[in-house]
Amino acid sequence: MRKQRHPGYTHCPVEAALDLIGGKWKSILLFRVLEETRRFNELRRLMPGLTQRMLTNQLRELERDGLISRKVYAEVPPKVEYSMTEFGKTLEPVLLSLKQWAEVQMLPRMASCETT
Amino acid sequence: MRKQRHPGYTHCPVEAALDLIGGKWKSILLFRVLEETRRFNELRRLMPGLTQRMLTNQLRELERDGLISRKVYAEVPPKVEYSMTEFGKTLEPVLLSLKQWAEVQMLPRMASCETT
DNA sequence: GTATATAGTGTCTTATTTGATACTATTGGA
DNA sequence: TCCAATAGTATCAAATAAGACACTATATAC
Repeated sequence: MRKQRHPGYTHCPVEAALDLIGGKWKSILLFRVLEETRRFNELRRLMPGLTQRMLTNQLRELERDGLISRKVYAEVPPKVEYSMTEFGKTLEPVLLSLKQWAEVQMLPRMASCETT
Repeated sequence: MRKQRHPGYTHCPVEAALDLIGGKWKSILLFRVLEETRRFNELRRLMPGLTQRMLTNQLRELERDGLISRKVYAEVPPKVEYSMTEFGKTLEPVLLSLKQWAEVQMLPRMASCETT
């Protein structure tokens, strides 16, 4: 989530967790990267409504927090791949649990949407 | 979470879920209410750092979204109890999964904190 | 008479997040 | 020669979230 609540101060682990994976886009990004290694523009296409700048920001924060890793290929045109770190992968059960709840409880209340 | 992304527009169920339980305090509030029925000032004491006004706001939103219910007792001094609705209770596995991850992964990175 | 507890509300200000838009470098292809 | 694709930056503006602080009513307790 946004800025840390009490910088340098001890707080509840759940709050700490939300500092990492909260925010409007992070968990959705994490889903996409968890599914498979993704490239920058691939993520952009998967998430219209997310601007380039926000995508960059969020990826940087996830990287900074050790959840995903960024691999740059020295090619032209540029190629950058994002994948889950070992630490990031530990989030899988949490993300799946959220996804499952969303599909059971929210989907029926909505129209249609490709989650895959 | 904050404002809905695409009002009146269909989006991913996970995004829809985050519209309900995202935000800086909501999931933590939900934990507390899930544990047991809580009174307003009880929640305030459990969450220093959360102002009275924010607490009111968040509770109102959770109530509006059908996750918790609010019961007012006609007493003086006032007494208001917050509890999970049936719908809210379906979130339990998600919340527990998050909590467990937080305790395993985040706690060791922090000092100490009573989560109970 | 005064203080205390409860569950708020109102107003104002600040911080943070989000978004729009334009711009960069480089190489391959038509 | 000009366009396209990639993975970004930079700058500015707007929307949202969060927080500070003061203030309310009422009954009971001291």
